[in-house]
Amino acid sequence: MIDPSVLRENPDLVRHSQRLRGASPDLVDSAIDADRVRREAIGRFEELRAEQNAFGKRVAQASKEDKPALLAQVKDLAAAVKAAQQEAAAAETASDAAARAIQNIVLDGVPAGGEDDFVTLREVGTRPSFDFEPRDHLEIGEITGGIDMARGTKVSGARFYYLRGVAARLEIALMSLALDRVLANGFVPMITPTLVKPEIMAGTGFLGAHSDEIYHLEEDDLYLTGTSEVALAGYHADEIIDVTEPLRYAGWSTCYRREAGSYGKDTRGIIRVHQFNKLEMFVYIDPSDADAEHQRLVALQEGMLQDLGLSYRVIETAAGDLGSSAARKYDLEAWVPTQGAFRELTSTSNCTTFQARRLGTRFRGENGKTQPVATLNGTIATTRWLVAIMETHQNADGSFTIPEVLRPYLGGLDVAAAL
RNA sequence: GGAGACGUCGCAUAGUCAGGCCUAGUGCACCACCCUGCUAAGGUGGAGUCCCUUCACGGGGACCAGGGGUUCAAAUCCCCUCGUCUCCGCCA
Repeated sequence: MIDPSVLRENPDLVRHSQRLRGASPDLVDSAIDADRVRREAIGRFEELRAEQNAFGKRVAQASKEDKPALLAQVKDLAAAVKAAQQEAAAAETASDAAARAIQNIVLDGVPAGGEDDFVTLREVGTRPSFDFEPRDHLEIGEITGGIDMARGTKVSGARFYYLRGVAARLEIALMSLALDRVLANGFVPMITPTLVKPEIMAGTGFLGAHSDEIYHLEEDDLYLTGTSEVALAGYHADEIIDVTEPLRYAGWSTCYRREAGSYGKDTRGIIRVHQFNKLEMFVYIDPSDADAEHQRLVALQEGMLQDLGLSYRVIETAAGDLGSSAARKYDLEAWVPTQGAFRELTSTSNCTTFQARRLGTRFRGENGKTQPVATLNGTIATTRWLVAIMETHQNADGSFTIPEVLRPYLGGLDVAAAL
C-alpha cells in the first residue's frame, strides 16, 4: 500500500508511477476521493459518539426519577450513532480497497514499459563454446539418470518431474552452498509454511492482476506459496520490530506456481514447472538503507553465479514488469547454450514500505514514532539453476562437470557420469 | 472429530457471576529525575496501538482474540468464528 500522505500531497508522483507501469492513473483520483469520504464519515461518527458518551455519564449519575426523561432523549441519538458508525466502517473499507488497488511507486531511474523494455546493466563471464553439438538440460538429465519428466507427468500431470540420483543431490548441494553463503552474511535460516492465509497473500501484493498464478485450496481457504517471500513477509505482520540492525532471513521452501497463461511455453524440461525448491533472501530494514541493501543482495547473487562458472547478465526490469509490490527489480539471467538466450535465474526486489504498510510491520524511528519498515527479497538458489549448470558444464558424452564450489557438498564428486 | 477450560494495554494478573464511580486497577520490566551509596534499594513522575482534527500546544474517537447482536450504556449478557490448553477418538 502506498503512503496515504503521498497520495494526498503529491498525487502527480503516484499518477506518473502508474503510467510508467502501464497501470491506470485514474485509480489515484478514486483513492483520493474515497479517502476524503472516509475522513468525513469518521468525523460525523466521532462527533455523535462524543455526544453519546457525555450523555451516558449523565444517565449513570442521574437520580431514579430523572432517568426515564434522559433515556427518552438519547434513544434517537443511539440510532444516529449506529448509522454513522456503519457509514464510517463502510467508507473505511472502500477507502482501503481503493488505496490497495494502487501499485508501489517506482523508484527513480526505473525504465518505462513492459517485459521487453529492460535495461542491461552488465554482462559477466564468457559464454561457453563446444566442439560438439551441445545437448539441452533434459537430454543431459536423462543421460545422467537425473531428470524423469515422463513419470512426473504420469503421477502429477504436465510440468511435474522427478529429480533423482545425481540431479537430486545436485539440487541439495546447490541449496546447501547458498545456505552457507547467506549464513556467512548474517541471515537467519528459516523453513517456512507453504500454505498461507488470504490476508498474508494479499498483504504481499500477490493477489492482484496475477492471482491466477496461485494455487488456492478452496476447502481451507489457504494459498500455496510461489515463494517463501510470502511467509517471510508475513512473519512480522502486525508487529513493531527493531531494525537498528536489519533483520535478514533466508527461507528454504518448495514453491508452487500454476503457470496459467504460459501454455506451450518452455514445455521441455524443468525450466518452467509447477513445483520447485528455492532459497530466498528476505530483509526487513530502515527505509533509508533499503537501496544499499538491494545492491548487497545483487552482489550475493552474482557471487553465486560467478563461482558456479555461469555466464550471465544483470538487467533492470521495466516498470510494467515489476510486481505490484516492487519499486525496483533486478534480474540475473544466465546464458543457456541450447536456447541461445539468457534465462532468469534470480530476481531481487526492493519493495520499499509497500508490503510492510499492508502487513502492519513497523519500527520506531528517531522521534519514537512508529513507521513502516522497508522489505527486500531475492533468490539465492533455485531448481532452475540446474538447467544452466548442466548445459554450461556439459561434456561430449552427455556427462557434466560439477563446479568446484559444489563438490564438497557432493562427497567430492567431480563429474556426473553418463549412465 | 467429540467434551471441557481459557483468550484483558511488553510479561504476569485483577475486573466478567450481580452491565453504568473501568477514563481498565496492580506487580514486574521500561524511560526521566531525585535520594542514597556499591555489584542493590527507595521516592516522584512518565509511558500502549490505531484513526480524526490542529502550523503547533492540544482536543476527540476507537481498541479487552476477531466478527455480529441485546441495551440509553458491554471487558462484563447472547450468538458465530479463530486460537491455546486438558482429556477422549482417529492417524502417514
